[in-house]
Amino acid sequence: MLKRERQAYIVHQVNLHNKVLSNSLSTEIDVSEDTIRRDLLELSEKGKLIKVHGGALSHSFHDITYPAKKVYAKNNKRIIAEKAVKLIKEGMFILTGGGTTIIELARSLPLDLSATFISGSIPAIVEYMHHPNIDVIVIGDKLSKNSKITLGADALARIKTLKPDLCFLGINAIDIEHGITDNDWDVVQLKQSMIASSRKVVCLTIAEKINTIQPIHVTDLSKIDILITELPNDHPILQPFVAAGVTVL
Amino acid sequence: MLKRERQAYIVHQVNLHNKVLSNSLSTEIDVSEDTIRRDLLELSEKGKLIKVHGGALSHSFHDITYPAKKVYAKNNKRIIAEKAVKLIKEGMFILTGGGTTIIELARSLPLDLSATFISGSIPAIVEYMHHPNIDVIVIGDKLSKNSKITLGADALARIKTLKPDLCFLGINAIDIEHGITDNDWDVVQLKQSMIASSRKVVCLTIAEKINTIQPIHVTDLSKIDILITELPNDHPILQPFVAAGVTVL
DNA sequence: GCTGCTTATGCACTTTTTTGCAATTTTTAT
DNA sequence: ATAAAAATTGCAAAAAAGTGCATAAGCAGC
Repeated sequence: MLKRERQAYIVHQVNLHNKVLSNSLSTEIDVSEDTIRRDLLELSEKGKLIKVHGGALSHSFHDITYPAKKVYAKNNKRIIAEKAVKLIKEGMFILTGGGTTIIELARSLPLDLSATFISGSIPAIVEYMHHPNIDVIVIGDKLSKNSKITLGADALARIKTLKPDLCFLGINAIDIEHGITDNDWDVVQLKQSMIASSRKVVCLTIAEKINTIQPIHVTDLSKIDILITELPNDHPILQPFVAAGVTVL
Repeated sequence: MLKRERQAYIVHQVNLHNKVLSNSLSTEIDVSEDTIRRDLLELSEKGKLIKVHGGALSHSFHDITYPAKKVYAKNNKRIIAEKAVKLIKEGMFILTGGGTTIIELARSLPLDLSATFISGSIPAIVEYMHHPNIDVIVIGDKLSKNSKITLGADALARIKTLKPDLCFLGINAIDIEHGITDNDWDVVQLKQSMIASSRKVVCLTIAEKINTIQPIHVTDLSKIDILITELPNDHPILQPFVAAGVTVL
């Protein structure tokens, strides 16, 4: 059995049963436990599973165990959120994606803001729900366990029927040459659809992700109206984006 | 059972019952009490629970900032939930509404159950999301602040396209003469649509609501397959429903 | 074919983790 | 106060992980 084949089998087993044991995999595939361990190490580095003593667990299992995960770069995300909040005016229709930056934005909204928020992100919806004057429109479809947003043809179709004033997008990689890129096919579809529908597109990202590239192209910079990072807008790293016509806050 | 898996189970149990006993966990998982104690120690260091003499308590129990809001007749609802869980078989498509009884049902689902749950209730979706093997389909539409479920034409249209095996409905009033009645026009639309689409309709209610009436008619008893209350099924108050052809659990 | 290179795998060995047990101390309840 | 239950501590055995190395397999270029 080839290495790739073996690793694919392991990932399949993890997704199926949510756990695998090193020693049973070893007898099952008939390789040494060392090899299995090395496979598990590689796969966990790629984020396909969570390696634990004696085997591995699926990612979704890990989420259950530790739902109160600490948010990376939380302070920076709060700075970003506060800049983003200023763009929101009473009565606007606002489309948002998911991700920790968007959640931080949702938490930073003034309690008495009255506006309409549209999203397929369950954590974001839960936050919007707590605001008495915010109307929430839920985008329905199959819920993705990883990203906790609804993904699929239904969601795409619904977004196409909307024309929100503003779209807030948390992004994973942005680059002056390639624009916005990402690593999940379905999420990319959704983001493209959101960008196409919205009057104004606002991208939120921590500076760390600037000038990084992911494998799938989402959109080039021309479709982006505003870019928000935690840095001051005269920071050198941001100047190429200003030159490309993006408003940087 | 892997260590992490065991700890995940303990956290799940704590969140579910608000307390766990070291010795019952020990016999349940079949490891020594020492091991359980060590797990509880680790979990409490991570802030997942509060370790006390003889076991552990859930954090929400002691956390002053987030007092566990008391659900009316919670114990009865748990009894109902546990009867309802028995109806669920692997791989089923299950449509559920909202309400505290349904949430209790969601919390009582076996951790490893694999099935597909369809709902527009945000609190229910959040619960389903925590189960690694449950696929969640979100019904989108405008979110009602009161009931925390999506309501509207879109939701109705989507439900009409489904044919779930089972439908769990928390109900507000049931009466031998008028059947099921309710007090919110939009919710009634939704419930009617859910009933019409499903192969089997299961109604959940605390006994207190039996023989009460609300202003809007949802459906008569003939459409109801199963009625679940916290009472034993030979209780006198339930007999008229048995006579009317409803299976009472 | 062969050679040199990288990659993959298994083995022997050491280290770490996990777990259960016994002895002792602390806490709880009667 | 005294007995029972639970916690702590130290320790040892077993399982798993990590490490270094030798062998084997695959592959480009000659």
